[in-house]
Formats: sequence, structure tokens, C-alpha cells
Amino acid sequence: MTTGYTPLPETSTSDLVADRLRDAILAGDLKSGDRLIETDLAERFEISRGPVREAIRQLVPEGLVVLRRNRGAVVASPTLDDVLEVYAVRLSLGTVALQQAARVQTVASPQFQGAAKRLELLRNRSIQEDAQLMLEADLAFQDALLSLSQLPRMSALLAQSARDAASFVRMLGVTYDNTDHAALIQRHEVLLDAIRAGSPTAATGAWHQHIRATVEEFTRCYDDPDHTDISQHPLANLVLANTLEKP
Amino acid sequence: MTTGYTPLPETSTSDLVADRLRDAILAGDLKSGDRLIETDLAERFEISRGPVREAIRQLVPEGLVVLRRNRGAVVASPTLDDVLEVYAVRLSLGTVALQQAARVQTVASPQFQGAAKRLELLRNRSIQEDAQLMLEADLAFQDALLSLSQLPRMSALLAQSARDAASFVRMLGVTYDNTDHAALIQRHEVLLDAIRAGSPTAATGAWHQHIRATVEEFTRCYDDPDHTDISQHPLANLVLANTLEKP
DNA sequence: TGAATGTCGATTGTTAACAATCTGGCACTC
DNA sequence: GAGTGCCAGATTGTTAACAATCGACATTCA
Repeated sequence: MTTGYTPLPETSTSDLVADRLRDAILAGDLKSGDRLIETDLAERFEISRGPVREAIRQLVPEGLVVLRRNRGAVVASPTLDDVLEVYAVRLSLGTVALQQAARVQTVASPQFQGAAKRLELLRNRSIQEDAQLMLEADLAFQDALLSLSQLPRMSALLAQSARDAASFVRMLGVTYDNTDHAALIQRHEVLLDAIRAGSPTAATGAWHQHIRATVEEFTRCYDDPDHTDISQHPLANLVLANTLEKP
Repeated sequence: MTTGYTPLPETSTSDLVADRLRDAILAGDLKSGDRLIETDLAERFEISRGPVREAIRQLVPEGLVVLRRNRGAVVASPTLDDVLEVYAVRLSLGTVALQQAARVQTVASPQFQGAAKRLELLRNRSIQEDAQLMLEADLAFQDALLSLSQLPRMSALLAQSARDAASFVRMLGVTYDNTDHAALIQRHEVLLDAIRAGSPTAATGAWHQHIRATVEEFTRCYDDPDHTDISQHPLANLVLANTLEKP
């Protein structure tokens, strides 16, 4: 009895509520600026205000919610800068994580098999038809991949930033429907192959390409309210300028 | 009546409690494995359990406290790996932040002056005599310096990781008394000079040197309970191998 | 008219009591 | 003697009521 038993899910009420709120934001049911009123949510979930309060507090360090003392919580209003900054963080940390993953990972390990399996899921047609499921599967793969580094703190930060990026992009009005699934899956395959080959340089190169493509896809779909030229944006350049090693 | 009035501190009770707990951990009054019992703390602070609960919850994402459902909170027990990983994060993110800081920062700006002023504080003899004050001043300078990047999310992560590193080092039994103040201040001066000169390469180089020196100083003072050879430690190598561009 | 002030409803902050769960010890069984 | 079941105390999880605060509107007074 040593295999196959995962720990029981220790999810408290407030964790469940936090999950629901996160999902609602990611699905677009809660939009930037919407107020989160403890009493309302408590009634809706048929619980008391305590757990609701805790759930809201959880979302603050995640950047999804802004709290103002005595004035309650509202769904955050991320800006273009926020999105690009999150990608800059991912670019930076992911480079280290994948480098390490390529070094330490053995292809036969269950973790690697897990990552490969999640990529397989992404190829599934029925998943590709549901943007929400597709997004979840995408996040799950990236999380598994970056966890191969066996750097738990860094992986946690990367998982967090992946969710942040997805949420922020959604809050800025860009939906996952716009993504080119084939290209996304291809990039993921390149990443996994690099790890499989145990090549740190290939892995980081593939990662840079992935981030660059993701940011470019986002900037194409995002219609800036100030209609500034994104190619001139300093943060966009920060990300893009760093995505390729100088030759 | 427009000058000299800063906004009133909007610190809630739970924030105050969280600060006190954080300080207690950093000062060594709370050690790894110590239980944080809501009732006890509530009595000690002469408040009810609610705010205490919230304070404890705040410390969880910071990595200072571990929560197990229905079994309460205990002060975290970071390992050598945790410390080194935090420094790997700092190395990675700080490189980007300082690069950006060197690019965007004008020496005359109040932010730059603020950073310079904090470095000045560090030189103060009376501060150098109190390890706790010295640590605070050190953190304040690094925070100010990295904030020059005008990348708020990245700066927040860096500030967080700086506090994490300090706490973890303390929890592993290494105190700030062991640090070489003169060398520390010198490294900070080099960093500030690089920003002043507006040189991204000088700034990132100085940052790498700083992290390397910090990690080396820590590993010297830390007597590993497993007395493994730290120079053989994979994570230490991850940090140290990345601290200098290959020639 | 319009700026300053008072009041009210909505909402959060805090408290204290109650319910659920875990830990450790002890008796009991086999 | 190893394992199981059960109980009591300690501690967390949840609830509902009370207090404090904020924003908006009404009111006052120049």
C-alpha cells in the first residue's frame, strides 16, 4: 500500500470559495472593478461571512483583487503593463527552471511522464473545442513542465504567474479562443523535446520562443484603448529584447 | 496646509499582528516548528481570534508559516535548499530589474535620491551596532534600489524574496551579526554607482557579485547538520554558476 | 447659490459563542 | 506486545450579532 494513494484533499470552505471566485474571474463572470461584497457572496454560497472573507484575502496576493480598508474588495483592473511585466517575470524565472529541468530530469521519471501525458491531453479534439478546458490543460502542462526543475518555490511562482497572466489577459478583454492551438501545441512539443534531450540551451531557447510568441499573440489580439503602438512600448521591448540570445 | 501631512496609516489590526509575528520570527523569538495557537495569540495581543487568524493566513504565502487543516499553524522549517532557491530567484529577477533600472533611471529623480539616502543610513555607526536595525536598513536600501526599475510587480517579488531570505537564514541559525558590514556597504555602493552611470551591464554584473558574496557568506556561517560539502550542492552551484557571465 | 456640516444606509471590522476535528492516552482485545 | 477502539482535552472552523467606518444625500447657513 505504498503506491497510488494521494493525500486526501484538504480543501477548506474558504479554499473552495476562492477557487470559485478565481474561476469566475477567469471565465469573465466577474469583471474588473466588480465589487466583492461579503454579505452577498455569503448568501449566494449559503455560508457565513468568515470563510468568504478568507477567500477574498487569498486572492489579494495573487493580484486578482484589490482591498481598500473599510471599503471592501473589488476585482483588480490590470493594465497592459501588468501583463507584460508578468511575462517578463515568467521569462526570467522560467529560463532558470527549464535550464535546471534539462539537467536533472530523467525521461523515465514519473514526473516527466506526467508532463508528457498532459501534453497528450492538449491534443485532444474535444478539449480544444472548449476554451476554458483548453486553458486549464495548458496551465497544467506548463506547471508540470516547469516543476521538472525540482525547484518548488520557483515552480510555485511560475504557476502563480501563469494564472495571473491568464487572468489579466482575460480581464483586458482577450479570450483564449483567439489562440492558435496548433502553434501552441507545437511550441509545447519543442519544449518537452528539449527536456527529453537533456539540453539546457535548447530548453531555454524554446522557452524564449514560447514567451515571445505568446506575447506577440496577445499584443495582436489586444486593442489598446490608447491605441499606442505596442512595438514602441518599453515593457514589450523588455520582454522581446530578452527573448533571444545575442548571436 | 499642504506639506508635511502624510496620509494616516491604513493598517488594520491584522496587519499589525502580522508585522509583530514577522518581527518575532526575524528576531528569533519564534523558531521553526513553534506552534501559533490562535487563542494564545489573541489573549496576548488582547484582541479576538479573528484578526489573529487573518494575520497568520497572511504569513502563509510569504513562506514563514505552514498551515495544516484543523491542526493549526506552525512556524516554517526552511531547509538549505529553500535558502539557495530564494537566492536563485533573486539572482534571476534582480538581473532584469537592475538592467531596467539602469536604463530608465535618471539620477536626479527623487527615487534615486531616496535609494542613495538609504545607503547613507547604512554607513551610520549607531545603526551598524544593532543587527536588527542594520538588517532593516539593508532591506530598505535593496528595496529602494530595485524599485528604480519601475516594475512594481517584480519589485514586490524581490522585496518579498529579500525578507524570505533574511527570515530563512535566521531560522537556520545564522544571524546578521556574522556579516561583514564594510564589504556589504561596498557592494551596495558599486550597485548604486552602476545605476548612476546608467550601465545595464555594470548593474547586472554588480548584482551577480552581490548575490554570490551573500550566498558565500551564508554558506560559510552555516554549519550543515548533515555536514555535506556545500560546494558540491547542486543548488549552490545553480546560483554560483550563474553569477558570472561566461568569458 | 454653494460650501460646510449632519445624518443615514450599506458594508466592513471585531467579537464571542458554538460546532467539528484532531491528538494523545488508556483500556481492551487477540 | 502489537494493534484497535474510545474518550477527553485542546484547538481550529464556522456562525451570527454587535461596533465602527465610509460614501452619499439632505440640510443648514452664509
